[in-house]
Amino acid sequence: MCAAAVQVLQALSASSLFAGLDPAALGRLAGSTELRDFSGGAVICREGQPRTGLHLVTRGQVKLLLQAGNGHEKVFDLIGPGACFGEPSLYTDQPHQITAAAIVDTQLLHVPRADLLSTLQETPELALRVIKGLASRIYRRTHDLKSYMLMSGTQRVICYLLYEVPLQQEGPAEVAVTLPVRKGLIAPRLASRLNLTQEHFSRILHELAVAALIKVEGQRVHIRDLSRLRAAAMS
Amino acid sequence: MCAAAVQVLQALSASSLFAGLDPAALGRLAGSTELRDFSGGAVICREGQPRTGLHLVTRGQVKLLLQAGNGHEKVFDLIGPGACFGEPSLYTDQPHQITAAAIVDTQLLHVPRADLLSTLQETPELALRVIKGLASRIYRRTHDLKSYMLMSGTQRVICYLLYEVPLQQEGPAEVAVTLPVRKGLIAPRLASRLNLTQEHFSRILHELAVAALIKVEGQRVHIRDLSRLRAAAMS
DNA sequence: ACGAGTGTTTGATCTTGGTCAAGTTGCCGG
DNA sequence: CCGGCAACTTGACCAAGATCAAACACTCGT
Repeated sequence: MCAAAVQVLQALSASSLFAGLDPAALGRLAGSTELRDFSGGAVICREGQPRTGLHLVTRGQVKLLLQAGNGHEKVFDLIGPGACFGEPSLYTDQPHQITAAAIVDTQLLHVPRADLLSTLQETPELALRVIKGLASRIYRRTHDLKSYMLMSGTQRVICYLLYEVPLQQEGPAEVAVTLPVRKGLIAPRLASRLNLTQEHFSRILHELAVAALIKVEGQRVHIRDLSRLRAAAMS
Repeated sequence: MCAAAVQVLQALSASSLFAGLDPAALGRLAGSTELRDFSGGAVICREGQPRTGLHLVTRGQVKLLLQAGNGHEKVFDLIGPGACFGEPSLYTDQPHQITAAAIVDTQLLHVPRADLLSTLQETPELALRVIKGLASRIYRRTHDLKSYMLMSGTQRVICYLLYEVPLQQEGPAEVAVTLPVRKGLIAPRLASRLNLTQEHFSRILHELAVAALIKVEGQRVHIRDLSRLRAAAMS
């Protein structure tokens, strides 16, 4: 077995979708799976193109984006190592619904559709995992839908900050939250994920700081009053 | 076999999810499935409640809604006969994410979760259908996400109307579209589904009528210029 | 036919958030 | 130390859509 095949098999076994699956089935899949590399910024697949197979990220980060007729586009999800994307179009007869692009240098596994579907029929365990994966994807989408349909920008930012805080924390205690990007890169990524412009995002942080709910300090955000912040998330 | 059991079996066979399935499996499912009736306005399940099983609409119409902390709520899907809802929470370990309410007098089938899951493992054909169902659900949600994130209200209304038109229709031919709700109930439901207020929805229809793209006539909407309407959907 | 009640339209006004443009800060290489 | 670039902030303005309120239209029961 050549080095690439070993690498593919290892990568498949490391993913939550395929880990621990029947070795025979896994071996068959690995045979037709190929590794693909994309440099930062490269487009992996585009809306409307026919689907060819499953994409699984092994290294790097991928952004999923939706495009409007007038050229506008929005990032609506970020995919990291171990996760896959674009599966829905594998199981329906429709073409890709989304455009995917590598943010940084990225390595993917590509499992051809036909092989995946046949393995699916022979391996009930895999079918169950696919079902779970799709179901939790729907959870995510529905949650996003909720935040866009009935939360204000300020509420989305607060929810994002609260998401970083241990749930059992209580009272007006101070908590420090470190944003997952360097200060110099916060706005573009985060704002887009929260469906806000950088300017609006900046204003929201300022408002919250003025209301003494948080304090911004470089790439750290200190939550100054957890309970009041929680209260502000509703309203 | 009593009348109710026959009715259940017929209803299961009439749904796209279970139609034509192995009769033995279907019979077993039918044994634990029960019919449930809800009068118009009744709440069927509520966000946060534990999930008990699959709901399949046999008669009537159900709205799915998301609720905010402040009491605001939005309809984000309408479910008619033959379709089911709330499955995602069956396959993950999370409670219901959504609230469902009957719009009119409605009859549902309720298939207990445990029976469904065991049938799923024994019946690969059913697993495949579930996968397809979930995948097309993700398509829907992603499409909704897209329309809220980067389309204007007018564009959403146009897309909705176009969705009702056979795809192969071409040119500036006139087409009549019947809105899918009983007379006198159009605005509240549809507007909410499109994330618009009734007032705004009404204004948009008026605008489109003034532009001679459509003509409104009671619960019917006549599309007067299909190609120009398609063009207006982008911009 | 009449009136009550609900659904729909219209108008005036307000809030949210986007856009554009002009600063400011901070970081880095010479 | 200093210029320059990129990220960030701030302000003025604008557009989309929400809200409130009032007028209008359609059913339906009696």
